[in-house]
Amino acid sequence: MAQAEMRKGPWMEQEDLQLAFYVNLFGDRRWDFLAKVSGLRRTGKSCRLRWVNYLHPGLKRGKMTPQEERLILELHSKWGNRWSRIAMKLPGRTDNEIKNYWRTHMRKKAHDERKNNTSCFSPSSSFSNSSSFSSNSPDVDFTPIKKNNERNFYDAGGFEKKNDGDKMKVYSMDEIWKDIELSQESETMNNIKPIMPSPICNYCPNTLWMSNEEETKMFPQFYCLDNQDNTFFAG
DNA sequence: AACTCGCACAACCGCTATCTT
DNA sequence: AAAGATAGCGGTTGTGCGAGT
Repeated sequence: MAQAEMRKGPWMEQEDLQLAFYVNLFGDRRWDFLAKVSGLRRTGKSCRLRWVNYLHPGLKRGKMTPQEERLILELHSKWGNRWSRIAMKLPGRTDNEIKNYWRTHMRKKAHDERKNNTSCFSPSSSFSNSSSFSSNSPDVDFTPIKKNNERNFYDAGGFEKKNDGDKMKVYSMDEIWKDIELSQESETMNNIKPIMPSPICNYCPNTLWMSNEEETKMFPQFYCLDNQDNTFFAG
C-alpha cells in the first residue's frame, strides 16, 4: 500500500495538541495505532518520541541541577551509556535529555582537558570517568556543590517520599543511591529486569487498553479512517 | 550591526528486544 | 517454533538561540 507521505521535522503546536489528546484517550501504547487514528502524518515511532521527550506531563524542564549532574555522573560510571536506565533514576528527565547533556558536557570536558592535558587530574575531572572506563570507580570524588543548605524539590532528586505531617519529605541523594544499590542487588539476585510502572498510568487513569477486537468494535470509525479532515481541534 | 561559536534541545535513524499471531 | 509487528534504546544529526567578538 502506498504510504501517505509522512511528515518529518519539528512538530507544530496543533500536532502536539492532537497527539496529547489521543494519548489521553488511548494511552501511551500502540503508537502506530495512535498515529493512524489521530490523523497525524507521523510515524508511530515519531509520535512516541514526541510524547516521551516533550509532551509527557511529568517532564521537568530547564537546566540540570548540581545534584542531577552528580547523579548522572555516578550512574554513568556504573552503567555506562544506559541512558534510559539512568533516566529512570532522574524523575522528569528523559533518556534523550540526559544523553544530550552528557554529550555536551563530555565534549566540553574533553576540550578543556585537551587544553591542559599536561596538568594532573583534578578531582572535578571525574567527568572523564565515562563508560569507556569499565571500573565502577567507587571513589569518584563528588565535592559538595552547594554552599548553603537550600535544597529544593528538584535538587533532592525530585522524589516525593511521603507527606510527613506538614513537611513534605524528599529523598536525599544518598537515599537515591541506596535505592540504586538495592535495585542492582535485587536485579542480580533475581536476574530479572526491574519493571517501572508507567507514570502515564497516573496521568491517564481511565486508559484501559483493549484488545484489537474490542477496539475495532468501540471505535469502528478509526479503523476505516480515511484520513479525514483533522478538524478536531478547530473550533 | 553582522558574524561566529558553542550550547541545549529536538528529532531521525538503525538496530535490538519483546510481544503477538 | 517461526515470522512479523511493535516498542524501546542508543547514536547521530539538525536547528535555534544567546554570548562573545
